[in-house]
Amino acid sequence: MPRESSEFQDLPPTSYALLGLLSFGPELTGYELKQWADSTLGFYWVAPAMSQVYTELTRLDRLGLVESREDSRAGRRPARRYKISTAGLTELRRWLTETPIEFPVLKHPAALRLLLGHLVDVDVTRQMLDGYLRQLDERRAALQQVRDNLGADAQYRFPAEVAEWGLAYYDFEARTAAEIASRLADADPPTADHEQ
Amino acid sequence: MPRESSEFQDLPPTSYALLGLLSFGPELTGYELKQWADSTLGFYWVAPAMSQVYTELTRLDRLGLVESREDSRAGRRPARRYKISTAGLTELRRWLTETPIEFPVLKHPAALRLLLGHLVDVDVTRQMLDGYLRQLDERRAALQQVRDNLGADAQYRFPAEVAEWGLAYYDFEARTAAEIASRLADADPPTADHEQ
DNA sequence: TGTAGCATGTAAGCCGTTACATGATTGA
DNA sequence: TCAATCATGTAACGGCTTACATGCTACA
Repeated sequence: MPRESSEFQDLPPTSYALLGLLSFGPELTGYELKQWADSTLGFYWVAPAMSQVYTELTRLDRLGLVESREDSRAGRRPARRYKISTAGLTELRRWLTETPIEFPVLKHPAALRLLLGHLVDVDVTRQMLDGYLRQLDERRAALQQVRDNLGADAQYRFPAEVAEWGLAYYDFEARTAAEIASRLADADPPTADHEQ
Repeated sequence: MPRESSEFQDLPPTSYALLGLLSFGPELTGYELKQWADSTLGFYWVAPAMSQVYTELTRLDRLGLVESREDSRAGRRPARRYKISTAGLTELRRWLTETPIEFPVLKHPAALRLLLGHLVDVDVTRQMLDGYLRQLDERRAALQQVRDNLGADAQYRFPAEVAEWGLAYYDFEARTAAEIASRLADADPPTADHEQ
């Protein structure tokens, strides 16, 4: 069992994701980190449950990748604040430079349901796509908000880059889903059973 | 605890995905189902582990959503073959028509790593994107293969539709990642530390 | 005064993976 | 004959979720 150049080697990607958010600077509480994660990570990674954020922070703390302190300044309610440590930064950089990149994993319910279109009336599939389009709209608006907040500040250049990638992706999805929906309308098959 | 119009209500989506594959007709062994899942589902859902395929099949069988029989015809090695049952078809249709569609979940390592570009030399990020582009190429070729095999047969209209959606998506990703990579080259920041 | 939001956790449990184990058949 | 592939599982475990539990603070 060979050890390679780090003792952390195999934290789950979500740990690196959260650690990565902390690398942007400010000390955060678990609660704040969760907000951040929802509005950023959530779009192209995963929005971890509140409880998991705390679990991760505890682990990162135990490993020395973050530092924490009790923040009980007057006029603020007491909370534990976490900050990335030097070891944490080093480990993040190691991860970024040394570990091979994985291919994205997509769980796409709309695609799965479209695949099974032969089982239901074409209207069911069309409505499903319409529902997806509405959700895309909402998400796009939320992401646009995020992107706007990032502004043109060089500090947030990369997050902005990612946000725009996401916006373009949502646009692509909307275009494609709409096209498919209209193709469904065209080639409406005969009314009889058409399963199997 | 109100029961709604089915006793199956909440199977995990992966169960429906596998059940859905079985809805295309032929009796399959667990092994064959896994092949199918890898080459189809894998692109926009998830490629379940072999062991999970068997676990799912056992569960679906217990619930009566599939039927199985020992296939020991001469000249073939013995295997258990699974076939969707009437109850299974009904439940699939119920799921498709009644349950609300979820928004896709994306785990996109390339986006996550791009987000953290401030931590490493720009070349690390550029190489990461190049690696992603190469993987996209491979995947695209494999998916193209799948799509070609589906042909123009009306029976596989929906799978073909999904496959083309996937191809278009890969093209979009390749275009976008390449653009970002070239933008990175342009705005190469000064050589000094630029973290935090 | 009460509710919404801030803040932090624990417990149980499911989903899904990796590792392990086994054996038959095909074809080079 | 030997390796690859077909074929089927079990065991252990990690990741992550939901449900549960608790309490403080701002503000309407």
